Amino acid sequence: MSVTLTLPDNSQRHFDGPVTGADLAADIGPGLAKAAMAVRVDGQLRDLDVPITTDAHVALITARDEEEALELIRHDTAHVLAEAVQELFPDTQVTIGPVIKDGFFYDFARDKPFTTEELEVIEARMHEIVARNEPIRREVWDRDQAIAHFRSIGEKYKAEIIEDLPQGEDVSVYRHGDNWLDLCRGPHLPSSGRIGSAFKLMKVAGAYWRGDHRNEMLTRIYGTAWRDKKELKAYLHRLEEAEKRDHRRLGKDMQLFHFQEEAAGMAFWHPKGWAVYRALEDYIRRKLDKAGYKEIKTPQIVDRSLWEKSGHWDKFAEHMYALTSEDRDLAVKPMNCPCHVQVFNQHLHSYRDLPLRLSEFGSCHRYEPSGAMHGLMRVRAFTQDDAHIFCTEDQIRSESEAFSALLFEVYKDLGFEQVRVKFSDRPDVRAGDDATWDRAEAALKDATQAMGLDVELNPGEGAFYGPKLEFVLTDAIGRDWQCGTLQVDFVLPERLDASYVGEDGNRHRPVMLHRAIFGSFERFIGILIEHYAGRFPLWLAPVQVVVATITSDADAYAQQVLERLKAAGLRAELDVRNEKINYKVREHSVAKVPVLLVVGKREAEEQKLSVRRLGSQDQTTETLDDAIASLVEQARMP
RNA sequence: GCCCACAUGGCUCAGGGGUAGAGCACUCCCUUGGUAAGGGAGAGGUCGCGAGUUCGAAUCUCGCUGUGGGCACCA
Repeated sequence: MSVTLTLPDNSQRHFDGPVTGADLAADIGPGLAKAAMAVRVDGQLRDLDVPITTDAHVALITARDEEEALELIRHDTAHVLAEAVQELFPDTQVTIGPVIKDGFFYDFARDKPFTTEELEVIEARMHEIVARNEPIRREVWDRDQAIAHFRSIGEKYKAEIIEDLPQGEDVSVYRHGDNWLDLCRGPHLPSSGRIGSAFKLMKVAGAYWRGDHRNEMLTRIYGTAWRDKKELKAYLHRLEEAEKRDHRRLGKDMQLFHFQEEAAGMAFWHPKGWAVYRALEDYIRRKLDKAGYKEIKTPQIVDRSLWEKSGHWDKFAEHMYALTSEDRDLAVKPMNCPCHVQVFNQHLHSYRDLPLRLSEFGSCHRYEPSGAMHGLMRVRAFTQDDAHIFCTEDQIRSESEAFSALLFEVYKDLGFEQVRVKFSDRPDVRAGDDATWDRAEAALKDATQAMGLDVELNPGEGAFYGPKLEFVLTDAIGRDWQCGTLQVDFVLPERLDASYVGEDGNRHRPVMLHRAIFGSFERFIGILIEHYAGRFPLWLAPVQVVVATITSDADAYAQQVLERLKAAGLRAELDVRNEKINYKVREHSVAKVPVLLVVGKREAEEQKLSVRRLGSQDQTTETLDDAIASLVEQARMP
């Protein structure tokens, strides 16, 4: 029986019998034999030592195949980590160890979690195992035999994993050297030496077995692994850079906001941070006004009965701030929708009123679990750029389109060009009949298609009350943030008895569209800080202009310039300190002030300004009037 | 909420059983300097909170709170 293998360049090689990826590589050349990591056979990645028995399209994987190579290296490094751990701590059970973005992790079951010192010891042992260059071989075992084996050596988690596999299915295990083995689907590198030394254990963490908080907690070790030291170094450098733009760091440095333990999870906004907040609020308010929204404001505290009617108390009571006053049970609002329905219900609406778009910068409080909080990104007090569109079913499509258009415009204005849209359709547990779901999903889908949006399907992830679109933006360093949302809801209008009079003179239920563009101001500002690394565009910058003097002879003129800037509506500050101009330039540059106006004797005499922009070495000299006029123009919100 | 780590002047951090140290920032003095740190002096902390061990605790132990990294959660 001969085997013909077709290579990526369409050349063919003939063999008399079954051949392994390793044979093939050796046949092509010694360089490739050394470099080959795995082989792709008809699209499937396989071990190098697995015989190929039929004609196939094959490709040998080497370090040049970035994606596959990293996958293989990280996967094998995870196994070597497990091997090292079990050599050093034989009482430890292994569980799972998948590849993740930038690295891998492995979860272990052990009485005591690993310490940082142990991590170092483990890493050292991993390097030894790599140096041993143990062969890694695949073995195929009978399922029940595998269960019995892992049970007998006290690996109950592995046994449990195999038990979940279908009856009669063989399982593969990989043997490192002579003794150590681990259950795994593979494929793997031919030997442990092929991993190289560009890996590093990063941190220990707890993680629930099978991701379920009712299960026991395992110890997870996170690691990173790369093709070479240079890549590893670049990755570690990337982490440092990301840390520099951390909004908590910059929020402190730039005096934007702070947190303190008397109000955990609730931001104290400082003048500079609040200036950013206000600029953003002014901006979005104008956009919403233009898009036909009507802004309202509803109470912070509402009787519990409303939350019971809306269904929120049932589901989220634990996460609501409840209080009692004069024998009434109240709750601080965790969301605005029920209140918006109350506003809607104050009038008997005609179909002619629809769509009615009610917006609110709604201040909400939710008791988030202590471990969930994270700077501005996850807080207990936040303000949503919330709105609810009351409309007919027929209007879902056009309203969705209009909303998406608005959202893209806003994201673009804020410097986010790359936005993904996820479409979440009906979940298993849901309210409403299938015909209504059909119509709602179709309307949403139509709207996205009409706009030519690329939509990722998120099957079964819709809210129980209706399908939704989620808008995910990508920031300057490639991280994804889900911010915008558009949710179709035909349940809440029912529960809170919203209705309108239709053309036919009868009462009908409106559909409610829940929608937000930022999500929450707090979180969105956090994202903006990190996206811009604190260097806000002029219209958002907390301090837009600093007037800095070279000599005290220019103080009076500088004061006059400041007044002019403020009168023109710019956020400006004055620096007349007894310091050298070098010092002032440095300080305001570090503080990320976009425009520095330097004034010395010359400028004062000629009524001019020396304009220096952040990030630029040179400066221009302009007349006072010109400079202010052009700054006002540049600082205009989009 | 769960696991691990951390908590020292405004900020960044060092120290560590015998009652605290640096740099930057701050105040004052000298310097009036033309585009990324001029010089000098000074002030500033009951070492997160509470208990325990000890002759003595900021330091060791326990509890609490908060923060960080994960997990779980996220209307």
